[in-house]
Amino acid sequence: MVNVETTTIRKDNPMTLSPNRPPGSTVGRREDGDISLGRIHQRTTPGTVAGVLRTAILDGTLAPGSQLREAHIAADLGVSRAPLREALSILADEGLVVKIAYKGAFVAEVSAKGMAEIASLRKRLEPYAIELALPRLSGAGRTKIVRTLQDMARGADDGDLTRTIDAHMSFHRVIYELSEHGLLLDLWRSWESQLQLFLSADHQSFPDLHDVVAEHERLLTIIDTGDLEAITREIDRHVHGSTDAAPAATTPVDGSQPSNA
Amino acid sequence: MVNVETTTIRKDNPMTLSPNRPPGSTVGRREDGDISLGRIHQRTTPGTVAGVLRTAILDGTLAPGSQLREAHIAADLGVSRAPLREALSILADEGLVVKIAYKGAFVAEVSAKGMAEIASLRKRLEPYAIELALPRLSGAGRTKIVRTLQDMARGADDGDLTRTIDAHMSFHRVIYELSEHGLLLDLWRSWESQLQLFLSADHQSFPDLHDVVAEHERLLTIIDTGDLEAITREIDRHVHGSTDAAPAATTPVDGSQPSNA
DNA sequence: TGTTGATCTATTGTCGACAAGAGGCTCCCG
DNA sequence: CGGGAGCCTCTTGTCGACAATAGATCAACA
Repeated sequence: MVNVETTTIRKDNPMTLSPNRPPGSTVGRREDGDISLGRIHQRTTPGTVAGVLRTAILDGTLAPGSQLREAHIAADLGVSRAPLREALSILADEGLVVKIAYKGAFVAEVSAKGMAEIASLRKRLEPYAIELALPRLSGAGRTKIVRTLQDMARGADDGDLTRTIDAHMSFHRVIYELSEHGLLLDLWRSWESQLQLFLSADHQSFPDLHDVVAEHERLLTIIDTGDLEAITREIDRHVHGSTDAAPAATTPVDGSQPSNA
Repeated sequence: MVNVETTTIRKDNPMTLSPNRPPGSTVGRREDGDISLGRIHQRTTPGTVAGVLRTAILDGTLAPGSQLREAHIAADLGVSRAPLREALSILADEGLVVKIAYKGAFVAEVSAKGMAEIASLRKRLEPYAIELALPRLSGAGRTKIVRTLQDMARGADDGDLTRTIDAHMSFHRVIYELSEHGLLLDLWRSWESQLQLFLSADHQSFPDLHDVVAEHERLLTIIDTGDLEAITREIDRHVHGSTDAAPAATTPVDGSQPSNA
């Protein structure tokens, strides 16, 4: 069985969880004179732990299906099981981890069925997100999107799969953000990690990363027309291609094809 | 004293709650009358606790906006804070509770905006759910739906608001279940508690509970035609009426889980 | 008198230890 | 040689205690 023992998560992990400082310590309350206008995001231990584990899962350090043993991981990270458990719950919400009562937490295995389900909902919701975002697709909003395209292109140039995928995710995320629809954005967030995991595992289906860039430039062009029907058609095509193109993923179970219209 | 209910939860002590659905795992399924050897429901303490709190929130015992103090509630229920915290997380997932780091957990306050967001997504997804469910709307599936209508009618006859709302929720849930689309059903579940809370608080907008019954009978009739366009139109009307009819309910509690990226 | 600063308390976050469930293994028995 | 009961161990679930934080209270001071 896959053992987490072999993971690279340890206390010597650079910028995470410095053991020198008591966990849960606040960011800056005392001599934090430079109160910038930016939102201060409170650093919680479970959040940090979840971040470390998320990275480990997405980069393949923690293989799909492997059990995440609380005591072991907690010891590795230098925290107790309480915050670790909460971190696992966070990841479970994101679909990266599956918790089974009295059995444990396991790294999720992306299934073709699961991806198809996500795709089927995206086909119906992403056009709506775009529609809501349309009024904000100029100015600052556009800058954000274009930047993700640039990132994507640079990643493709370097043959950097991770960067390309990150930018890919950012492209879509920005659209959901610009929709200013809280629930929609939440939904995207709940899918993003799984999509990322899936795409990473499925990289061979992208012989040329530049195709990804071209695909999204095309999508943006169509979005710019504001033609909702065309947008819906394109999203349909886009989403279909980016997920259904998948060969057998990881999970063997479930051969039933998701009913797609 | 928040005194949820001075019931004690213990394993050696069969708890006195049942009116609510079995909480907890993502595979919640409760059959009635089904003889098939359904999966055994592992009763977890957090799930049980969540059930008690859910009931208390939905029936108004715990007022929106009130803080849920862990020590007090844990003592009241006879459990320690660990399982209680997990229960709060469950409820947070359902949108009934809002957790703020270092501040605590608060009963969610349903906002008109939040309801409108749910409605906007339902308008786009529920027709899809119905479409997927269509092939299963005869036989056992139909029986289930009709049963919820009967329940609704009985509740209306008795002027029993709670029962009517429960049946109302069941009507829609059955449709999502029959769609056999896991993600869709999960989405409905994540909305159901909030909708229920909203409807309960907004009961005055239902001068005659029989209207609710009539509304759903009409919806079922249109579903039976299988005319997707008509169904979409009807859902649009139905959802719109059942949520937007709301006056400004309460103020929203702005809060999102601080999560590390 | 308004403001700043320290103190104090209620509440959440974290910890280490213990209890209980689950699964594997051995050893007995047919 | 096969089957099953009972241990044995690993892992998760739960607990009570302690640490740290946020917010309120109140005093000192310009």
